[in-house]
Amino acid sequence: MVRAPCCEKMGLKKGPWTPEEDKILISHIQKYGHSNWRALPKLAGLLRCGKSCRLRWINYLRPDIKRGNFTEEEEETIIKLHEMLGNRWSAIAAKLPGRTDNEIKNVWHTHLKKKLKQKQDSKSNNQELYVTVPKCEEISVSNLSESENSNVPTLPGLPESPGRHSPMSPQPSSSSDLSTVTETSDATAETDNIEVENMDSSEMIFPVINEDFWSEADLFENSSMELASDIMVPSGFYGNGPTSIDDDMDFWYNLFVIAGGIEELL
DNA sequence: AATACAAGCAACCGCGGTTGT
DNA sequence: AACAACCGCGGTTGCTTGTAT
Repeated sequence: MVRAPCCEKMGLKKGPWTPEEDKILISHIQKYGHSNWRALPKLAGLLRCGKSCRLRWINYLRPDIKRGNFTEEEEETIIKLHEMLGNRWSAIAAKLPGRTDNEIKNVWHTHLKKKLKQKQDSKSNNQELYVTVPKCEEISVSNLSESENSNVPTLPGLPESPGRHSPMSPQPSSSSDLSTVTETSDATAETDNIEVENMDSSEMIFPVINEDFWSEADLFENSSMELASDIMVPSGFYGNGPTSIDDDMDFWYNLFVIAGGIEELL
């Protein structure tokens, strides 16, 4: 893999952005969009590398960015999602409209980690610490964010999973792309958010997640389910997944009906 | 008031994945 | 199939601001 180092060319500016640079970047993106980050700074007349422009836009200049302190609900959501997803900040950000992965990462490292530790410490002082392994169940592919989707096996009769968002063929629900956030992610993220928020926190006891969690096909290889049997989440997390064989059949049937409809539309 | 330290945050860096040729 | 170009992600750095001494 050949890698073009960022800002390899001499003369490209680094460090904090000035208000003037921000203005230029905003007006250029408003006029022409950001289909090609690499070419954007040249076209806009900025002495920055494309990567720097992209970061600035995504983390700071995007109009849908929600500034200010995180609410209790948001913090709780982050903690819960982090238990589930680990350091997959973009996946977590996808569930929090208006928040960026960078912001969430910073909040996590600065105070949520401490907050969680304090909680755990006070818990372990009161009672013996143990982890309840929940009943796992299959999850709706449609309930997964795009980044989660990248791990989802292709279903028979359905279009292949797009994997990461490709610039050449934009896909919805990217955590940090304005063009998709404004069109689709708000609605879906909000829905997902509600699901998380509405959960009874007393039920949110998750297994300890380690590196193997994301490649644990063998862990569940005895599962009787054939579809998506390697995608497992703790019971109740996404809310909509099938909970029995019958539910499962109905669920997948409905999914295929929906998928068929979409295919027809296309 | 001056200094040291800690916390918060924006930005950078390097890697892996995807797409196009 | 191999390579090049590009994007997005997560880890890390370093500057700024706030607080304690």
